Amino acid sequence: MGTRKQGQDIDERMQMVLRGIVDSYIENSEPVGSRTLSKQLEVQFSPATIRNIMSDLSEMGYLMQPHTSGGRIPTDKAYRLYVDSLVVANQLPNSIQSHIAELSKLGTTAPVEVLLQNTTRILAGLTKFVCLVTAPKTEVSLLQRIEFIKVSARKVLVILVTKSGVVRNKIIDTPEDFPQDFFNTISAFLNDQFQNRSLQQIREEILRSMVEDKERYDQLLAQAVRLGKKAFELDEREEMYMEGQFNLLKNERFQSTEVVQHLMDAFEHKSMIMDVLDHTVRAEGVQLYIGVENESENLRDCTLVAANYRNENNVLGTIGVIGPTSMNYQHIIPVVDYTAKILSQAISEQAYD
Amino acid sequence: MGTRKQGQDIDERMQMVLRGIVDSYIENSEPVGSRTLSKQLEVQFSPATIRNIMSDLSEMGYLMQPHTSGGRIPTDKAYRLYVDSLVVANQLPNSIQSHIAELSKLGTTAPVEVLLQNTTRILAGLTKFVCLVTAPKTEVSLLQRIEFIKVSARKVLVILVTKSGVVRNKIIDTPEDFPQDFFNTISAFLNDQFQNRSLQQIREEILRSMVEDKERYDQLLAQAVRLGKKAFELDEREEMYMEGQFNLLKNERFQSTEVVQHLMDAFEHKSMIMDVLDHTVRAEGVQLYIGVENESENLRDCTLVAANYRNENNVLGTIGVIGPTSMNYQHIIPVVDYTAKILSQAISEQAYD
DNA sequence: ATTAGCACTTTCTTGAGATGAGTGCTAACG
DNA sequence: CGTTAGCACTCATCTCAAGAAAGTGCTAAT
Repeated sequence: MGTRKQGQDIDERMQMVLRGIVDSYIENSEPVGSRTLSKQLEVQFSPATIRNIMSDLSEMGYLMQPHTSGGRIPTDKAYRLYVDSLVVANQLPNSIQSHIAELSKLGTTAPVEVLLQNTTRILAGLTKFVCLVTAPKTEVSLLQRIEFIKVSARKVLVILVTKSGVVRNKIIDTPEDFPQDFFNTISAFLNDQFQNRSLQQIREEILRSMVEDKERYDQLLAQAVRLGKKAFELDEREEMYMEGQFNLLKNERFQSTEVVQHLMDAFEHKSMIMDVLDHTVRAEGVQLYIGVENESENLRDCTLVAANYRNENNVLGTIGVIGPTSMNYQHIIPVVDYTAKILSQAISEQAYD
Repeated sequence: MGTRKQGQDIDERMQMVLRGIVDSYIENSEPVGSRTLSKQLEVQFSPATIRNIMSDLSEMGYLMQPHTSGGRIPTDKAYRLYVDSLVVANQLPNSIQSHIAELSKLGTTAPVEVLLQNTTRILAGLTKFVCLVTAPKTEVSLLQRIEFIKVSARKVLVILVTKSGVVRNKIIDTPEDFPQDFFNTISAFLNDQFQNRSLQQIREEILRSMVEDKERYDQLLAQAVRLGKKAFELDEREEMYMEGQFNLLKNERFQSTEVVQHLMDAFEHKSMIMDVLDHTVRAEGVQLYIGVENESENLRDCTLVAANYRNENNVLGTIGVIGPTSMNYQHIIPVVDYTAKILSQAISEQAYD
């Protein structure tokens, strides 16, 4: 035998073997050899036969051998095939479903921040991996309300509340020592003008109106626009919640200090992780980035399982789990999927309208 | 040699040796033996003499031997003596001073949250240990402003701004579907009534007024008080910033999985850590909790270096660093001390008044 | 009082088998 | 012709013994 018919297609037997290897490796995180596998598979092949198949699979890039003897382990390519066509996700046990559903109870009374924080915690607890949740992008959120609170002679605290329930605040300098009443007038004006517009839109409109109405005589309006510009200015500080970094250490698969080191480095730069998560915003449902599929070098040894959460109108943010490529996909995928759904639901229910 | 005069007092020679041992262990984290030490000490003793002294120190509980041979290491008691009377803190290098002083620049424009977050980051970066910062207790903070923003038929978002610059928000249910105007009246009333009172005080006053004025006829006032009660209700979610958990892993001293495990467990329960930090609120200056001096079991192998930060009137919160008992005290202590000072300064400057 | 010397511990390192699991190849089998 | 048994070979890991390093306690000499 030997020469495979061009290495393209994988017949049923190969699939069985590959699936067996992945299953076994996911369970034990130990390289699996022909003899062991021969015993585990339900349909019996002799170790020799399996060796041949394995040899073919290696050639096709689905398996690799850490040492020339000592069994083989799946490559990222194998995991990709595995999740795409070798297995279907498990039914989520009721106990877990109801655990996640706890979120709904919070939904109605807690601010979004708390909701997201709890999501992170629950997900980290269930998966025993690192869990990430990005806060709704303020960029695309609609303005619910803006409020100015004077804090000293020339400083005023701006509070932005978005429709998605996020409260942002920052301090801006004012050109003069305005009284609080003045700010009340301004905020009334801005609220009236811009409610239900997205922050991005608002910024654009403000810029436009500044250009158009350069010669505006209404002092108050001019002042309002100027303050508004500062208030709505992009602030980089997008938020993210992270939990369970330490699960990784407890995880046997991550004892190799090297990989952990990489991840640690990654976690120190939240922004980097945010970028990765943002990439998933495009698609529906659960997304997988297996090993090398990750754009970030530091995640090359991990799989990122991500899904978006949303309200009726928009994608708001992303939830994600980072674990070893040899994670239990059949379990993790439905967990992430369901959590995203519940979170979407909870956040929609409390939507400010 | 041999029988020490009652084991109470430590003569100068013993101090030298003990200091040498602690210094050496801090630097190399390896048990130090008589021969090595004999070479390192500036005043020369023979290894044998040092052995005798060491033997006495062991008997007095300042040293212990991990193995019957292989050198000795300091006990927590030794570190305590060391920091109390064997060394004085280093002068803080200018480069580090100015690094910390970066905080002041932020101080005037950033909200407190950002300020604290940066403090945590800087301190973690400088010490390479875990760094903790508690947010000002809302309990004792004075009210700057309260604001209600209606978010749905029977829900209203409460925003509390304290004098110390912390913005808190939560959602409360309203008994009826009040219009926003109504809330504006209420918040005007509450602001007028309670500005510059501490949240704790306010709570008490509200309770009192509810008891006294049970038969109050003014509907509006009654409503205001009722909403006020909900708005000012204690919410447990005290905040804390933590950074540098991963520094510990990189740290050679913490390779022993056991200790790390303990710490990880500790870090998972932020509330526990908060409690520990709160204990330091009593005292001025830098506080040390060395090994067993820590109340929490999980910190038994670590030292907590903590200091308060404050504005002119009150202690606001605590900053802390957790590292191995064999940390470089001469360096860490002034770093924490200086950081607390700078933070106090920065937070006072931006104080809302 | 201090120090040199010595016998004794204990850890760490090193290298030599032995073991075990796995592989590739060849030849036999149905 | 696909499948399997057999065999020689390869590594990783374990164990064990020997030896080096570093340290200790004790005794005797200075």
